[in-house]
Amino acid sequence: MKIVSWNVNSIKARLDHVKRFLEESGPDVLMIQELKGLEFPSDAFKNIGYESRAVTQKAYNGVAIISKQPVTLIHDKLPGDDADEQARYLEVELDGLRFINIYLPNGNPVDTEKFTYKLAWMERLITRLKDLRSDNIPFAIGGDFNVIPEDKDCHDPESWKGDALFHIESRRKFRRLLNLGLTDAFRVKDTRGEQYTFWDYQAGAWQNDNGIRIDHFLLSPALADKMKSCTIDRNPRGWEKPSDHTPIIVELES
DNA sequence: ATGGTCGTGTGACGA
Repeated sequence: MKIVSWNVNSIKARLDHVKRFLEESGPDVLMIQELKGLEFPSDAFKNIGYESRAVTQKAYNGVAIISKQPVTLIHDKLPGDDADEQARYLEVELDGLRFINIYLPNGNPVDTEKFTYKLAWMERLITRLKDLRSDNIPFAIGGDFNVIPEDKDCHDPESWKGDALFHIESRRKFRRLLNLGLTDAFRVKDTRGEQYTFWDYQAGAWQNDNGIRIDHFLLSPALADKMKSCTIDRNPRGWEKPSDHTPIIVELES
């Protein structure tokens, strides 16, 4: 079973890219983030054999799960704050397994309520995943975590000092997610540094391979045991008019 | 040191 996460930076602008990826790569499950609009083109995916479920809002955020198998909704918002209207969380059951797709808040600038919102959101996520662990529900969570876990996940750690993606408080909370017994799928399969999932549009970041690793899959123990591989597919970042992110792919047994 | 680039929706904001 092949599962993929990809921040597409607008589904309207990237529909052809997403369809091309589905046709060329044929994943069982594709989790996408940053849909950036109310409309979601379910029919376009239906036409090529994929079911989909989306959580959207106007202009910002938005996540969707596109799947060969039927999808059952569990949660379309992260529990813990009924006042939070941002479209950043989608939890489903699919083929008897639990899949969670997140677009974790960016958090910049750090001296604003944006950063406190990010940290509070991460705390709510820890609570949700702790509950799933307590209930012994196997799950895979993928998405744009907006966290650079370690120095070696960026080109120049010094230049990221003070940024919400690299802030010690963001990294501590990411570490607490791992401490629930979760596996950073890419990190355990590839210990090299400087393996990126995002390159800024600006300042020739892609051409200079000046990126960051912020898109992740975390696996509960039962699914970590079933992992065959985890890779980053750099190709879509090189396509014409690309997203600034590229897909991360996990292959599970059976 | 500064500004550089995209996307949304059509002005300013988010990343």
